[in-house]
Amino acid sequence: MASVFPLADLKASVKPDSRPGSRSDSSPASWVDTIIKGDCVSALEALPSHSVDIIFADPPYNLQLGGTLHRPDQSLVDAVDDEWDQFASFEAYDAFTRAWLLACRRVLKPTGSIWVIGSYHNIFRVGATLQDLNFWILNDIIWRKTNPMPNFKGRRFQNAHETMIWASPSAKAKGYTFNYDALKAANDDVQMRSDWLFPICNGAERLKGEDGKKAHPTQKPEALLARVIMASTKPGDIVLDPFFGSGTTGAVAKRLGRHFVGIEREQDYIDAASARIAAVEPLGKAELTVMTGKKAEVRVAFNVLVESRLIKPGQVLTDAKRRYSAIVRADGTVASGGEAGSIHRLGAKVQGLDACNGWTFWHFEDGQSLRPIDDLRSVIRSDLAKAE
Amino acid sequence: MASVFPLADLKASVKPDSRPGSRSDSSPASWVDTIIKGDCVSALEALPSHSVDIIFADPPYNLQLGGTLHRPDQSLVDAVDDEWDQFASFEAYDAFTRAWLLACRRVLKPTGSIWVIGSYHNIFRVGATLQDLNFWILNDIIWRKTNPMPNFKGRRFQNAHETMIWASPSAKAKGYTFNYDALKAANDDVQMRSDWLFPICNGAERLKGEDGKKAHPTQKPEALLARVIMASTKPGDIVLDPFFGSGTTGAVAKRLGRHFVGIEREQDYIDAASARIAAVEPLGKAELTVMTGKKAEVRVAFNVLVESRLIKPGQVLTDAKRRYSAIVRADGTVASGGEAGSIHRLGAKVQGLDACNGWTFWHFEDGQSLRPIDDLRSVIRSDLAKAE
DNA sequence: CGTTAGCATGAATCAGCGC
DNA sequence: CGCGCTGATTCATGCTAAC
Repeated sequence: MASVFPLADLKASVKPDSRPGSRSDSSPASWVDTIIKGDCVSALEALPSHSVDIIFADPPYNLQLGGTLHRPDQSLVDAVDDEWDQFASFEAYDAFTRAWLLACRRVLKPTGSIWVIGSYHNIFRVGATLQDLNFWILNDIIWRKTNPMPNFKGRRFQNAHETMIWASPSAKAKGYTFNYDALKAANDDVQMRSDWLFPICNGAERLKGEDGKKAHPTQKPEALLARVIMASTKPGDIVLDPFFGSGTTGAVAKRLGRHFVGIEREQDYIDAASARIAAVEPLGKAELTVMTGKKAEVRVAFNVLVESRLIKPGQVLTDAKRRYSAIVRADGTVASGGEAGSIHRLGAKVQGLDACNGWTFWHFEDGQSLRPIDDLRSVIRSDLAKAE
Repeated sequence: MASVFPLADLKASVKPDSRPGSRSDSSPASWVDTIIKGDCVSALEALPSHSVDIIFADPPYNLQLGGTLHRPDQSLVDAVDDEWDQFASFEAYDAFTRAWLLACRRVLKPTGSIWVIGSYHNIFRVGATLQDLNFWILNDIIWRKTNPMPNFKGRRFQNAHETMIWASPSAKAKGYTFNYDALKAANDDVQMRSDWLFPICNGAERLKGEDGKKAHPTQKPEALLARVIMASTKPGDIVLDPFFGSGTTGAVAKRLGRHFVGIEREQDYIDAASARIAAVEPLGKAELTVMTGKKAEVRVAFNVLVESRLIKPGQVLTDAKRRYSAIVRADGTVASGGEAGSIHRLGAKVQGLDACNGWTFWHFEDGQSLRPIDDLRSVIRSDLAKAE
């Protein structure tokens, strides 16, 4: 795990027609669970198309900080106070952003999604570029820091958050993973909001060099990555991080039973990340089972209830308040007045609505009480479960 | 107060060499404390250069809404489908943004600053354009909504915030007002953070038409404007709002002893704003010193414990008498037998009850003893206390 | 008059599949 | 790609009507 994969070897090893490791693939490609050493864009271009499930990117923010300014290639911009050069530097940053995002798009599956984190120095340029490239923004997520650095000069508000953008590769790409039900259940049964509260990475979690100094300047907290990965991937998915740094993405992905691919230029970071990831113990299957809702359940159609005699032809169904009633027919349709149709269509029609979920609208008599016909599907489902 | 100032009159009345009403000017110019009817850019161009102290702008968000959206109860969501929010493309939106920002820059004093509010639909384009025009971003501020609209389809995170950008006219313009000490004193003696918590505008504060419908689709809460104005202006300053709408900026500015200038195209909005502002009673000098901020309620969900590794996936929870047990999963749900769900749902299910407080029901091993998982929230809350 | 149940609503880029 | 069908999906708050 976490072996280092030199870019040259990768180029030699990847077969153009090879399908990469996916959810159902038991033998993942050789570049999976490795750190690729090299430039972000070149490394991305060496990976197969549509091969990763999500991308988490923490690109450089180094924009107009202090008196010096670095270009994406790390060369120094000398005259920051020159108006033209400032404009040029934004252009350079935009070109860099465009290049790596384009390379990411090719590597990302159509059913995938991308996360990018940044601060006000760069996130507006990243967001605009994402839109220009026809990525489709799903949410912007605010990481609220419990313990941000104070503003020392007292000339601004304390900069207490960072922004993440979550996007799918296009407006029409709706196949992205979002574990809504698990997130809601984990959040005390209310849906997860777009503002998240986490401490910054400090203490034992923070990687230190031999000199005791922090190994990486912007190491992200594992809790943040854990929520990102739990929200938008399934176990076995491949998570790509094109700015791998200290390897938080890889460490959390491994712990959570996902595959990772990291891209990183600097050998020191690669060494630190490799050792870190090697020490991670993955969780077992039981712990990684993701809670799903009704959408993921086996489909049981209404006629199955009729055929199995849980509902009998001629039986009367009503709504919860007994304002409307309908008669069940042997073919699995229901009729009321002169109208007939599916439980959904008829439910909509009697209420004068465009749509209706017949499963929760229609009820049947059960002794003294009324129960939704949806309750009967669980009977069928438990029989199906025993049959397996 | 709040008289309507037709654009034609304004053009005639403004003397090019006149110095506008400023902090020390006892006879403000005629366009101060008026609503100018007309197009945003044209009206701005008719105002004198360097004449206003701050600008608060709530431009169209360029929402790109597809069809209709229904709530789970089949009622229709009243979306923002107004003509003024429609743009043909990102390019068109960018050109519009550039035009009004350039016009704003000329009108803004070198010692002034500008606020722009938006959502992920437009804020990245606004931020990038601000930077392109050499505005200097001071902070991005997150308005966290206490009561945002839910996500009805369960396909994204609940969109629970909007973003404001606060910028000075150039990197060298350091003369902007920032009432650091007042903000800190109002915030229990810790510096004001970049994430603010406020309810959306509803109830009595929300302007209604004669038909009882909302007068403006996107009226902002006065509390939000109050913090903006208290943070970045002095009494007597002139606050310009180029997208005046229902006039929240003017109402709050008047109440807080500041002057306002509004620009608005639609007569209905001008009428509503004029009446609103006329009814505002300005505060006395004594009240204009300290404002208190609303604090966040401390809610800690179960997944926060899992993400922060206080509770680990795979760990066994039991009730106080060890009659029931459950296993923690990485997604923040718990499982027991074939059942799984939130700590509350599963607690109820194993006991055969309708409801259960999972926080006090489930316990974890702590050395020799069992402790309720609720105890672990205090660890998180001590971090939280620092954050708010 | 007080309490409660029910309903309305807010800047929303909000479904998935089979034919 | 479009159409049609199945059937899944909401949090906080304030106002009104009912009790």
